[in-house]
Amino acid sequence: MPAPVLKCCFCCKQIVNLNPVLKTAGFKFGKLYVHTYICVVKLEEAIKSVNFRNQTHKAGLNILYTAWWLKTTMSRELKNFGLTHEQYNVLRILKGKNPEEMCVKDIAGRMIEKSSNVPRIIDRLVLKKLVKRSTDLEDKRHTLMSLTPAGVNILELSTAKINKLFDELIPMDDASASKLNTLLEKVREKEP
Amino acid sequence: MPAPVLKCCFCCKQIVNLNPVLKTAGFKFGKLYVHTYICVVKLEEAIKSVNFRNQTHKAGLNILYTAWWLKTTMSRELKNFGLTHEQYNVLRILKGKNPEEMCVKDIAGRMIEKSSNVPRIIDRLVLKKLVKRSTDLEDKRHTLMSLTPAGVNILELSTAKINKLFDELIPMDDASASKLNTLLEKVREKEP
DNA sequence: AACAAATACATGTACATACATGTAATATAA
DNA sequence: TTATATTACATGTATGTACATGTATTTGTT
Repeated sequence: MPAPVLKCCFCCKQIVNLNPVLKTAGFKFGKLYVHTYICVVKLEEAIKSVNFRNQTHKAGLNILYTAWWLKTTMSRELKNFGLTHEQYNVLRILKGKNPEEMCVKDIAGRMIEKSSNVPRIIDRLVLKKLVKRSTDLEDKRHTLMSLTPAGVNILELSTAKINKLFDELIPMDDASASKLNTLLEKVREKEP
Repeated sequence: MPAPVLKCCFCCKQIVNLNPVLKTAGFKFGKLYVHTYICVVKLEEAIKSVNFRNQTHKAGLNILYTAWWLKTTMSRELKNFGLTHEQYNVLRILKGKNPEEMCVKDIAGRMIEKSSNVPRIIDRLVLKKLVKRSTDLEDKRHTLMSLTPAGVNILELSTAKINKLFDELIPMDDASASKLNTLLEKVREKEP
């Protein structure tokens, strides 16, 4: 019998056994030993810390942790489509104008992470034939991108999955979500 | 006169002029032309999108964007100390047990981003002589880390700055921050 | 028209993430 | 005790972030 695979089936793969970060319980799945995990909901358990200076300080860490959690959850789903989170974002942005073409700057301005290196993300999408790239003849500095039919197709399939995931995963009514949005915008109220 | 540096002084460096993502206004600073920026507070402006399926969907994107904004803001401050965000995190975690030593797994379990590659972050801190590394003689699989005096010093200085930044930046009372924490934990309530 | 300035983006580097795999050390079981 | 399982971590690869710089193209000025 091969050595059992002792790996957390989703996150925290480096922390495999009996680590208090996780409430773990293993089970066998065919020839695999799969780690079930329950990622912890309370921030204090998640990062093993209770020493926050105040609730605002805790909120900062909570935002960072929740973003990581969300990104990881989505990435796991996107992996089934051979897409990374950022590649999916670019496809989604292109879809917004489809079948119109968009230049790098337009795409960059719509990215969530503003320091993304859009040309290189496009490189990978072009390799997978999900995006096609051409030069603008009106202004040759512009590189114009648009979705291929394969790109449209994979985006539709993956978006359906992601939306389903979101709806099932986050048990939140519109009023609470609205409140959350207001509070997050309050965090960003003062600009540095 | 040299070509003016047309660069956003903080974020969105790729989007320099008249981009609606930013409400820009330039000014001269010595020989530099510096871009002042006002990063947009409303998510709709920040990512130029209004088509959210519902408030929960918007909240997901809002969390991701706010986390990016927060990380970028902190990183800018940490750059003055020659530290990255992740290197700072590791120092902070080591400080929690100082002068006790910690192994890789202990540190990893306390990281906000659970998939961080702790040994390599440590590599860089050791190079800067902020952390020292040794092998546990009781269990030679363990690598033990602790802060050097220089590490303690730089952590104190940078933490003072980061705390000050936090307090001045985020205009939020304890009650609102508490509400925010509750809502973020509600987002993570169901585990995938 | 000719030159300078500005723009758009490609590309290079250091660091980080996400994940797979290799290796030495320890724990457990036959 | 010896073989096997398990752990801890180092290391390799692909991708992404953050930022600096190079280059072709366009715009603005004289």
